[in-house]
Amino acid sequence: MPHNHAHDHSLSLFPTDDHDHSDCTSNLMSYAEQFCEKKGLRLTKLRRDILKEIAASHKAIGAYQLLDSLAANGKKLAPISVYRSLDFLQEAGLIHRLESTNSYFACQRNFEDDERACTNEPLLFLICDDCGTIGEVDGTAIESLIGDVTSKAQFAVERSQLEIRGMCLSCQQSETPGASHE
Amino acid sequence: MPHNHAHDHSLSLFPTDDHDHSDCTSNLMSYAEQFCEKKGLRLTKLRRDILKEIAASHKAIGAYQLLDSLAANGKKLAPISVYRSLDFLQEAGLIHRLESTNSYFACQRNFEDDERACTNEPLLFLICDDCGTIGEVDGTAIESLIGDVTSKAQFAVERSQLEIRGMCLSCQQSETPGASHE
DNA sequence: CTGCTATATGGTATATTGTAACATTATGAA
DNA sequence: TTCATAATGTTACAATATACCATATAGCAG
Repeated sequence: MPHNHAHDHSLSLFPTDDHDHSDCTSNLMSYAEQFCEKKGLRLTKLRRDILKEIAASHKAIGAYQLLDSLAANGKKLAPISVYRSLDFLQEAGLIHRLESTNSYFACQRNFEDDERACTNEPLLFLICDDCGTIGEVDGTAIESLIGDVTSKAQFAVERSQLEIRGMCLSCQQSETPGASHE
Repeated sequence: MPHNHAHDHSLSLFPTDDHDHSDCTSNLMSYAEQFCEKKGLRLTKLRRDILKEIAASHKAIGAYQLLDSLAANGKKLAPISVYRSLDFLQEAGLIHRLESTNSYFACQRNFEDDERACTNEPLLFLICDDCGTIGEVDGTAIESLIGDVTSKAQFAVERSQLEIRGMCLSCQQSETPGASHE
């Protein structure tokens, strides 16, 4: 097997600097095609273009940044068009919205098993304040704890999203050592 | 002891419809005075007025709503003045900002023990989509689980806020019964 | 294919949320 | 008092998001 295993499951915790991102993009795009086909949703050219733009990194991008990127590619759009596609993609579970920064990023769940995507499990994001990279983590462990709390309060949960801000490993390593005790 | 115990700790899970809210307001206001005094922070008239307005309920209020309320009370302000006070109050831990709705509400921690307030524990909010009431819950149980996840990812947490949306007990009860199987 | 209907997109204007930059006023310490 | 710092005022504007109505496109019934 000449194929390099080093990157397998590299996204299960946090996207590493050296992962093969073209895999992420193509996985998501092909999953999006299948998923929309299966669900009778229309992955139109506009929606596909916007999804591809978002999937180009593991950072979150704002709606107006997207507008600019697409304009650079020759697509002159009104904000509302972008927002409508963002709504569609978000409802399909293909992207997420970071509420702390009003920006959008590609879903990172493992799409090899179709059924694992787009469920209502609680969302759990690790957001690096330094480089902007986002890691999407399995939230099922948190789910039961949330259930404890909410059932005591007799609160009927609809949706939960946990945005954890901090610094990723690679940004921690590139901080000037010794700067801490200046 | 002629005092009515029924409301004691009534906010430990979720604010009930019948709790004595004047207690909440006065507790928070007097705590704010003490806390700012102790920390050398200036709880100015503007900041106090804004805090009181926010503390008037357990719902979140937007910055421009606040502007209107204060204008109705004769205070004509620029948005920036409100935002500056909101920043101050938030840094002091006296209010929180709901990131999912860009709005602000009063901190509900138990202020009888000064030291418990304004720590860096993870924030955990239950937000009723129906009536807008918010419950602030102890997040320390979640904290350790978050620690498990983030340490595996070698991610250095700075801040986390969990916004759980759904329906509170009292709104569940006032839903039309039988509507579920229509 | 034609025409119908529902969905998607375009175009224009505007609402909502939040900040920049600089002037003025209030507070607290020397 | 005088100075330095913090707080607020004033004006303008940036960034994010939606309302509203017109047009275009896809899928379907006939």
